[in-house]
Amino acid sequence: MTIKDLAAKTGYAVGTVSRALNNHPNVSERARQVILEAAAESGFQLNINAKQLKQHHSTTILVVVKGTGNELFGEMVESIQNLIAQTRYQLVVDYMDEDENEVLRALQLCREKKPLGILFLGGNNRNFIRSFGDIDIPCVLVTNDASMLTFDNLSSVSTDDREAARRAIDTLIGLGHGCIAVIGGDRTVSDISRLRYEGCLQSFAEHGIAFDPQQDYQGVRFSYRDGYRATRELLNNSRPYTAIFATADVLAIGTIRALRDCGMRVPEDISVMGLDGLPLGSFLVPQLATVRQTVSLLAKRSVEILLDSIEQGAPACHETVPFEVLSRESVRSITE
Amino acid sequence: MTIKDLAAKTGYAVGTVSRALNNHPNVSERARQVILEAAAESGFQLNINAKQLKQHHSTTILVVVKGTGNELFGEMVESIQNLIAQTRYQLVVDYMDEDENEVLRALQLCREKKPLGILFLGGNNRNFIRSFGDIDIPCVLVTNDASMLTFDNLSSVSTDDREAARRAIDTLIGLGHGCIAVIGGDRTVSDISRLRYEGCLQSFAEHGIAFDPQQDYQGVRFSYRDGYRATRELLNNSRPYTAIFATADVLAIGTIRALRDCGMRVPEDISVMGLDGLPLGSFLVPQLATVRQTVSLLAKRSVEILLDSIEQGAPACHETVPFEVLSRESVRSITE
DNA sequence: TTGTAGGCGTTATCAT
DNA sequence: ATGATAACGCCTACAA
Repeated sequence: MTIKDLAAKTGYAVGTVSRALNNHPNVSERARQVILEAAAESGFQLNINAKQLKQHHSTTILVVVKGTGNELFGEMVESIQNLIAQTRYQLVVDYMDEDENEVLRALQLCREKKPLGILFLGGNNRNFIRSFGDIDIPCVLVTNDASMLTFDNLSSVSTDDREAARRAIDTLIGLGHGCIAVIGGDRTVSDISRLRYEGCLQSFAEHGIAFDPQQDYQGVRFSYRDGYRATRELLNNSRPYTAIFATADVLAIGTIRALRDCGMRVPEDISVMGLDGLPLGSFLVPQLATVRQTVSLLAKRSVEILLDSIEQGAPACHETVPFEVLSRESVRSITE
Repeated sequence: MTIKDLAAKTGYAVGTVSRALNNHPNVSERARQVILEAAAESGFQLNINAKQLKQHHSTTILVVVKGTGNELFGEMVESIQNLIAQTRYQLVVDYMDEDENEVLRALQLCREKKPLGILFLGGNNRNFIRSFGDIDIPCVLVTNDASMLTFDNLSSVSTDDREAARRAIDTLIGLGHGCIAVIGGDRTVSDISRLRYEGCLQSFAEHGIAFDPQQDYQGVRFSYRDGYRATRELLNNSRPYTAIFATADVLAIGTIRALRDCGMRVPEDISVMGLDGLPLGSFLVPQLATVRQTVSLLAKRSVEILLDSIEQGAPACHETVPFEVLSRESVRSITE
């Protein structure tokens, strides 16, 4: 069933059928009616390959997800899917390992699928600096700030990671904790991890609290297992930590389990705070204290900004989305 | 950059270029060399729309994911992505709500994307019975058994859900539990939920243990929140449950939290067992007892079966993948 | 082994 | 407002 068939069926010419189907002007109301009805009746579906071949572009929006263990991204993809489903675009989601170069991969996919725009979930600036110049369609980097990268087709929507981490440490210090360990990502590789790390340092400095990155920081991958391992490491150096800040909820979950395996109770013996605000956190025992990122807003603004760029040619912009410190059961005050 | 350009550049004709690019016979070694090199050098990328338009099909494999809250599917998609990445196919993942009709959606996507095959993650037989007849490409239903559906292009790879549930209850009974509540999905809507439910009944019957579906079964959606709510419900009817079997790990997590909120300890006051075997489970406190489905195998066999059908025209088949009961901290023996 | 040419289904540019 | 027709980039008979 092609538009040719539809043309034959309705008695109109293919040109008219095409115009009617695409809501173009210069089609009589009557023709439109007849054609649309015939199309509906015969279950006609436009051949997207032919269309795209002719138009030199797709209606695809690409989502590139980096780091598959990250639960947060799962939530985000879901939100994005829902948002895009209400538009005329198609979503293609591509997952890749944390080690891969997301920009190179995107470049490859650009040639293959000619998407209208790209949403990057995770990524690190170094890769962007090196290769993003070759990408010439609107993109949004989600969860990372790209304002210092001055590509005019790269927007970003993120949580203020430095500030979020700073507030987490502030909170712990406010509860009386003076010996705090931090588990995060590899700060030499991931910008997010670097920012969160810096936020921690800033808070420690402001409060005059000692923090020795060498001993008190563990840089790992975001996974339950790595949170677990890192915590066991920390416990080995027998410093009298009263709190651990894990810069991702998945890490924090591994942390709590590791503490338990070492005979320590949370929060009685040691407090644990995460960051992300996964829905799961509020169902854990103890409920996980965390800094919640507003996933829905992150997703919503990202999609809006991307569509604005695609449809209106809106210039790149960089937004920050609010976060919220949730002091839940896994932390306690140790001021007497 | 088209094959025409490549032809001009190398001095060969488009036909030869096309053949060389597609590894067809009847191309001299020299021509192949020259053309492939020129292609690599100029970063040539074949226009997939033109190719597919001509060939009347894509190289796309579609994954239809039903029920976004299901963590298990997240793991599975990741596995599948890795498997497919090593082939010449492209993966397109489509997520949808639990309420939608996955078969109708797939039908729509078939017309749009003309995939070579479909992997369904989740789904219910009723939808298949009603509409699957219109789908004429190889499909694999993953996690559901479709052997009683006799479509010759529909295979399935699943865990034996009835047996898995039966074994879970067997285990609890073996530990001395005689008053057990079950939280599962809506068994009138989901086949998996029905099978698991039946497995429970079977075990109860075999052991001569009373089970009143009216009181002792809660049919809900698979989510933390629903597990939580269902448990509060169960606790209202003040039956002296010593164990709760949640037929999905996410439910079990909600259950444990609800019990805690009602002042009950797990497993001291009540045992909890899940089903799925999410990696998360072993990091919880207490570690979640569960029946582990072998996700990697489920994914691997599904992909293999699908590719066999696509490439060799292998007939539909129905496989079952092993599971494993993991008695972990959230259950305890109450025989004295 | 290589070249030539027709056509896949659509859109867009012309006439009419 | 409508109809005819030329592309879009590729594959594939078929001819050479």
